[in-house]
Amino acid sequence: MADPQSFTALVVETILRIPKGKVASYGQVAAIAGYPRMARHVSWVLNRDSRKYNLPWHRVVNASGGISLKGESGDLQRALLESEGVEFSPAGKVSMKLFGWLQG
DNA sequence: GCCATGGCTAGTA
DNA sequence: GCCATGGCTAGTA
Repeated sequence: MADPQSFTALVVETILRIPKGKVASYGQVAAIAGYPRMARHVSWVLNRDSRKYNLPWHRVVNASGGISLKGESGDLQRALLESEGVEFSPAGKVSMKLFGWLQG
């Protein structure tokens, strides 16, 4: 990564643009920010800067539409998404087709 | 299920 | 080595 500051700023900006009731994957956020293949690093920006920038951190899920967080944080993420109208399949996944920011 | 990614950060939103 | 991921490739004729 050439510029960590720029990476963080662009990822933060991208996450802030995810509309309420929609989700995006880590990889999509990274790609939109201009850093393809940096999906894993999006998660770090998320947990480090969510409070600072009041990020809608719960709107970022994995590429399969599943919640990657384990335990109570994962339960909270699902609850926050459901409160915005996002629906989960019996397998616990969000349809990226229906709720994905970029498809839809 | 397995392996490539990419930077080095470790909290619980 | 680790990881809140991603893609199904992994070869260099």
